[in-house]
Amino acid sequence: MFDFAELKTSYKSKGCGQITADDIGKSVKLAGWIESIRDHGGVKFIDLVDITGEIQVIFRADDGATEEITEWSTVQIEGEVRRRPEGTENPKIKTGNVEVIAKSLKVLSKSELPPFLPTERKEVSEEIRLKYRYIDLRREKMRRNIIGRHLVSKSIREKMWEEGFVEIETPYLTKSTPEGARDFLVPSRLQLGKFYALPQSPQLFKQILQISGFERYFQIVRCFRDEDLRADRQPEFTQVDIEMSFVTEEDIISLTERVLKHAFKKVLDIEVSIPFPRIKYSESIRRYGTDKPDTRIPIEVKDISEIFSNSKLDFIRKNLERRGKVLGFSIRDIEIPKSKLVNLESLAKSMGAGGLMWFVIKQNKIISSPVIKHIDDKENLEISKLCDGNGIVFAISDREERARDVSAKLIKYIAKEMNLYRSDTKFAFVWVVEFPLFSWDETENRYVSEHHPFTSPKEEDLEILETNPEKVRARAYDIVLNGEEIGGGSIRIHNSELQNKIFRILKLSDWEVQERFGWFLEALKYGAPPHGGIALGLDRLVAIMFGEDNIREVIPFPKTQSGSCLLTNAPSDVYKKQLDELGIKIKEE
RNA sequence: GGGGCUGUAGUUCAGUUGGUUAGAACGCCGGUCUGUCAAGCCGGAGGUCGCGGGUUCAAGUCCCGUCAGCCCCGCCA
Repeated sequence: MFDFAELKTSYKSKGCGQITADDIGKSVKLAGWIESIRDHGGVKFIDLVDITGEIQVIFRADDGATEEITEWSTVQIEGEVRRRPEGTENPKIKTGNVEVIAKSLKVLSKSELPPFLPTERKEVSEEIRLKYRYIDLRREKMRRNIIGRHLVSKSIREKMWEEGFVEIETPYLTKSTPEGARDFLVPSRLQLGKFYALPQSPQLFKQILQISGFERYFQIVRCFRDEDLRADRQPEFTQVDIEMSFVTEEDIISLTERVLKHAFKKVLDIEVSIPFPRIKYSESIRRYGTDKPDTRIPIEVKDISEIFSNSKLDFIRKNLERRGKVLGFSIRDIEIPKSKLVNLESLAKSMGAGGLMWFVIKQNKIISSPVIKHIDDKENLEISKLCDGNGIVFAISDREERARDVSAKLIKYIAKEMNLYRSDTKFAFVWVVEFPLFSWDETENRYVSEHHPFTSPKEEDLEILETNPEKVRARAYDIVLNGEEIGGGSIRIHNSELQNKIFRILKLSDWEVQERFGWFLEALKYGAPPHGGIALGLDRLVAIMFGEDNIREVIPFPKTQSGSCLLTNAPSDVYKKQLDELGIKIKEE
């Protein structure tokens, strides 16, 4: 996968995995880790590994290499390369046709017995892997993921450079922006009581760089959000951050497609076809129940309220009276054991739905369902039609939004569990476009930005901006891969009047706007080019490319769900002196 | 903040209805062995059953609390 340059140093003449038949008869100096020792009394076989691979080293009893060796010690070995005797080749390894006859061995650092072995055949618990991450990172899969990640970054950089983008760094110690996620705060020692914030993204800096005239900016950059963790969310994560001037959506979208195509070709040697399909936000919600559809799954959500319009089921009738919906989805020609269906029902409940109805259908008839007694012949027929008379239909009666949300999650879960993916695409990209600009926030009783407050509304919706804000569509786009959002961006507002108008709709006071964004609004007054950009989530992208469903697997030193680093034990207490210097006192509970 | 799952040897796990001295595999240690590569063969050591409390004649097992890890909701693009 990765061709290392010849790893020659003062300690070694080349890497262990770099020895080939060309070296037969030559003396080599090697240094690495002892992965395994097979002691046959008169002869010892040692697998010596370094980052380039492994090589078998032979020690004979009379060789005088008497120093005691243990597995995973680092050693330096000098010896001669020879072809393996016939019949003893090992086709499983790259260097399996050759071996090194050791002339000398020097232990560089003796290893104690590691808590687990990098060659362990069974998966070790993640807790232990994270505590001894240096051992874990010696495992082949982790090496592949980390080097794979390097290759993704490298291929993206190459393409961005080629496309005329300038790589520019932006500050990590910056200003808190309470809109959106919670900030990580950094206390200022020089100005007691004041705080920097770590950036949630370099959003305003990259826009400022457009006003500065750089026209094409990118950066592979760490971002920070102090929110709860998930399998696909870490408090610090990496974005491929891109911004361009004098562009429309089309420019950003096609650039992103070219970059992703290049990365998949270079790293996985996979041709992804561009342009990617696009779906409007409203259509995605309607058909898939989510704004990040997994188009590998051939299952769609349907509004089947009509079928139940005269239902004998009380909870459905009441729900429909409250203008709720019955949404369903069907899977044709499938059998799921009843116990599994019951599990799915409790899963649906844990996702917030009141319940889940399922109908097992054979030969155009429902043969099993928890509500079968309350289904009349007409309903039976209509429901059976949904899966062409054979399969399973699921239905949720609830508030429309919740029914969609839970349906979408169940579809995703079932598809994964039962491997219901289309076979023609391993990587299914889709653009989701025409997001709403605002959504109504019940708890704050005001509109909030769906993307962020610098997103430009669609020009044709400007006239309803103040009269009908929830109908306004944004010039925003998300890129979704296999049902995961791997990036999103927008065309930005490039004039201060419109920007101010948006802030007013968001019910930010003039004072607040001035205090937080005054500097930015000022910048917009001095010749801002039309501009826009995108940010790609590198961790998620790499995870999907390498088939990992957890981004911790592609991050060398990730945090646990409670935000701890099990390797270093961060976060931790600090000395009182440090707090005093910052003017901070910890509240006693 | 909430729901679910998990925690037993270095590691991965088993442990019956609460009942004798808590088991297995791999790893480790000692021995043996000149062609192995998941080496083989013989022998051996290794346990705060996450932690605290309770119920009981008796707790790995039941109850309460707590800590840690994972998945999810809320939160978060």
